[in-house]
Amino acid sequence: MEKYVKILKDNNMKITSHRINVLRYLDKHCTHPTADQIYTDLKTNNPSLSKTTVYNALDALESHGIIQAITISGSELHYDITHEMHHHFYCKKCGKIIDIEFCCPNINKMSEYGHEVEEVHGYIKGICKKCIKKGS
Amino acid sequence: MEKYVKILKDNNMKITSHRINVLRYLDKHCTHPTADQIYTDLKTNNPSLSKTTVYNALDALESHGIIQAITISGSELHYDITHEMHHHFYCKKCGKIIDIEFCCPNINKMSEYGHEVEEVHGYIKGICKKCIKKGS
DNA sequence: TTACAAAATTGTAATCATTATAATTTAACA
DNA sequence: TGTTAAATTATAATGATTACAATTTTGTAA
Repeated sequence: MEKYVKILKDNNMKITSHRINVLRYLDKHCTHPTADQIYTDLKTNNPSLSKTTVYNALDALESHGIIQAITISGSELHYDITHEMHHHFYCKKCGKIIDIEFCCPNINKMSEYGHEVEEVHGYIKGICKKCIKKGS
Repeated sequence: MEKYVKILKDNNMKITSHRINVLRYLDKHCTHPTADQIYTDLKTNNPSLSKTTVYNALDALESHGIIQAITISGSELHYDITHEMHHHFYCKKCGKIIDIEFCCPNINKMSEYGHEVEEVHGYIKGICKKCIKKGS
């Protein structure tokens, strides 16, 4: 059984080709794409695909915790497969989102507050290495 | 000289009553309001206020680093006066944003990556204490 | 298999936050 | 006090996302 079918099955989700394609896309592309980028790319091989379907698939996958929405840009959502905790750097110049592989030890303090934690996002914003070089 | 006038002056910004009002509003309200909430509240004492002016004032204040846009909700921007680093908890049920007073020691590692860091946002999402109580 | 019910997909229209525009007014400074 | 650049205003436009209703498909049980 394909990896993605198993993930959907394990989450009691109906197996549809669109969901598999969206999931595979996010697994293969570590670019943190937007719904529109996913839609545009998948549509080339599947012209009948509707953008609403991409939104629905993303919502379904997100509500099961399989993927996460990244709100770093402030203007549109980017998506990422959920895996070990990591953070994101957002370049204000080129808009690229770069993975940052560390996590905060103080997150454990959250239990003191009494809130139920479901997601932790670390967003760092600035100018990326490449844009610094270009700019100078 | 009023506190807010001084802040604007120190940043070489033109002094306007709208900017002062927006800045005072953010200083007095620790609720992380949206542009619309600020607009609605300020409009009661100043009926000629335009929503575009609120957006402009927020943009100007943000570009000078006086305030920060919080992208935690994913659907609209919330604003906060810039002060010591702290993080934010977002309740998925009631939508409230709560200040979390700790910060991550690993942020210093960012220099290793070669990117220029301008902002650090820690967003924690889940269900807040109050909503947990209500729900049970 | 075949049929059924629930859920997914589709295309279109609507929504809502934000931005663009152009005319008017105001702040800062000579 | 007059001038100039910038801020304000109202309105229109944009763009991401959601709502909706008709159609199709999935999962399951006869």
